[in-house]
Amino acid sequence: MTTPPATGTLRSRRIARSRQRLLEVALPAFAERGYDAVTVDWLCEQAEVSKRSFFRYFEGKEDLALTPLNDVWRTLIDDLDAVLARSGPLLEVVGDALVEVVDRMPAGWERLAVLSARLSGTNPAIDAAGMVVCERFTQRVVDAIAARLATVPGADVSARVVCAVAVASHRAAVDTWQSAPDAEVLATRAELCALLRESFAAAPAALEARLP
Amino acid sequence: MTTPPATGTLRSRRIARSRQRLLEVALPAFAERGYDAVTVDWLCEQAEVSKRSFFRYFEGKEDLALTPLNDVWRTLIDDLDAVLARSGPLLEVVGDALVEVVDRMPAGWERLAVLSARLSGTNPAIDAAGMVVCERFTQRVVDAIAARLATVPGADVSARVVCAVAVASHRAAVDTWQSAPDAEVLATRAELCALLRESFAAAPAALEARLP
DNA sequence: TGCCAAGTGCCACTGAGTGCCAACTTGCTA
DNA sequence: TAGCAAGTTGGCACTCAGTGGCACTTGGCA
Repeated sequence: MTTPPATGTLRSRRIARSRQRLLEVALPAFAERGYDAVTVDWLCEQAEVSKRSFFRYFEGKEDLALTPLNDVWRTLIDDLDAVLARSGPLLEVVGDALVEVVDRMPAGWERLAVLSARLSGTNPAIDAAGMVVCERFTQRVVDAIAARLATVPGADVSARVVCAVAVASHRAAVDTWQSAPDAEVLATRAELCALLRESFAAAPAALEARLP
Repeated sequence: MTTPPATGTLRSRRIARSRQRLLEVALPAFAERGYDAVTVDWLCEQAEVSKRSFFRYFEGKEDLALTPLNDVWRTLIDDLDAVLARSGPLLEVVGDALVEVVDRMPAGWERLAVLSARLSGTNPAIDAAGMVVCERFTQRVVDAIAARLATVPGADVSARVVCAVAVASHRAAVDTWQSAPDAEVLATRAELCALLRESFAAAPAALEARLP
């Protein structure tokens, strides 16, 4: 989670606060001093969390760095059953769902998301970790589609292609969003949603691109 | 390189042989005993290469594991100027080029490529490393297209979408290829090329997929 | 033959990530 | 309200990938 929800038990709120503290320390530090120069040990010291707990809260250092963006895909995965119950073009359904998820992200999400996106563009290893989560999303969609459209031949390949385009459109949108001047303080989620709609709408025609 | 070419200086052939020895030891070992259970130190001992040299020959352990598959994309990157000089639908051009590159892989490539593909499907971290190389390919294509079609608005998004579909089609083809029974001894590159042609041809229609 | 730069081996080091276990919370029960 | 059982945490030592530094070797060349 990007901002701790004020719900759940005392314990789970404590965990959420620790996670949040780590994020607030880490992402600006990565931006200022570079990803590699900031060690997990130092982060734990700053956020007053033991290293052992760090690895209970996050899958790893890259996961921490990408938490704001990954949370979008993880939320989408959680909502998948409801999303795939809709009807219409699959790409459009996924695009709409993605916009809705971004819209529902907690307040203050933008600031860290921009830092996260910049980091991802800079460091291939982080980028790769982000793709792992997208791949997990794809896998879920493929499984769900294969189960629901078992009779349609090639349904799983369709799902795979649609997800690839969805992920690419998302990346393009985030990339444009994050590269605006002063995005770290000015970027709004409404802008991102507009960019997402735009790149999803443009995708089908984009596939037809020709070399002269 | 998957098989050492018998060209170049004495020294470069020695390097190629060391790389090849590492691959021949590593991929079967990964398949038999699991990726994590096989350490770089052990591999170096077996292949009689110092650890320092290991990291001179490969970008890392994951790179080693994916060398056969990554070599395809790396070759494609090297050929990019010639490939993008062709005309026609971009997706088709990339698909054809991919098939040609696979066709040109050195003898014996199939055996290790199958092991590599299986590993990639099993271990998300390896999968991610593979996507880094594909992403590098995408970036090159985007740059080249942006330079050549500077006047066309949205040309870079087009390139990105096409590359995403190309990568997804490639993955789908390799996945099917590798999952055939006894693929590690029976799979041929002709089969893979046929599967590649098939999934590239099916991609445009796949994007139109609808939920009922 | 002898020089030189590229390539190599060795060793110590850093930093991510994990296994283990004792100490502590927390929520529940008597 | 005391106490208990289950789950959580922190500290520590450990493994392993990957790197920096430096002396040494070796192929290529004059």
